[in-house]
Amino acid sequence: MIATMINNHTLRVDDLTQFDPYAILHSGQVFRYWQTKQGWLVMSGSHWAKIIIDNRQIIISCDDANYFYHYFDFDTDYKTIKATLNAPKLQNALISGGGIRILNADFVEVVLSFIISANNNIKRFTKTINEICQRYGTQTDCGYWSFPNLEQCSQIKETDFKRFGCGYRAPYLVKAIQQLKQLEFKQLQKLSNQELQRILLSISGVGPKVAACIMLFAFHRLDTAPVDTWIKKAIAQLSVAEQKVILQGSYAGIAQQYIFYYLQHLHKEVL
DNA sequence: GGCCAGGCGCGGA
DNA sequence: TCCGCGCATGGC
Repeated sequence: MIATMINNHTLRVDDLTQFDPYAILHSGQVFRYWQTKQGWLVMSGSHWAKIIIDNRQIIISCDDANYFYHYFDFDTDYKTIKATLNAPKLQNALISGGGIRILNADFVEVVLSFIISANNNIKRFTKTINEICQRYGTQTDCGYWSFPNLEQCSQIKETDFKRFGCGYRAPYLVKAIQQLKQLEFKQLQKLSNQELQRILLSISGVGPKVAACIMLFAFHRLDTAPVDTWIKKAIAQLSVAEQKVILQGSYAGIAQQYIFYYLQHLHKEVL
């Protein structure tokens, strides 16, 4: 048991070794979170959760406990998965990233956020995303704004995206929003990796790397590993067998995520 | 001040 | 199919 649903608005984390809020939030899968006096506040789509860290206990107070039980992937035992990632040079990364979990994030938010992320830096595009939410989303009862839904997104013009710093990605975003309206998340969930990737690559502004992020963070395809400039540098140091674990293993996405957090956040040059 | 960022679209070979 | 180039813009 990793977490228990106490009621419709409350979750209790039972196994603290499998839930590290700091590492999860700083592992590049979510860009709308804030530190609070008690812990963290996280937004996903139109939903909000307060992670309250108190006396070696973690309580999640939120607008929808079912949503966040799924969001934090509490049915998956990452301890068992971690044991299958055999790569000696990755041990430090695995230990550091121990409490990272792969989220089940909001589809539209993931697609548009990662289009904006392309050839951009995290600090900059996080600011862009949050400004777009404040301008076009809806204020929720926790005080923070929802990610704009597709109808709200349709109101955003190319010049608006540019105004918020999206640069040359602005036209891609406008087109992607129209394409998203033609897609049904629940139908896409049924597709094989290959079919899903083909559809995602047809979205404007989505290439192989962004498609992999969408597959991992919105569709929970744990065997899909986004390869960015950080991961490219890291895998160059690994043996062929270790590269296979990262790029092709059943849990390639998880391995990659541990490495990304280790390199990007802990500022390590080497594994 | 130059390099880089969770890359992608496009045109030419 | 593959390769190289241009691209907005701020963080560092």
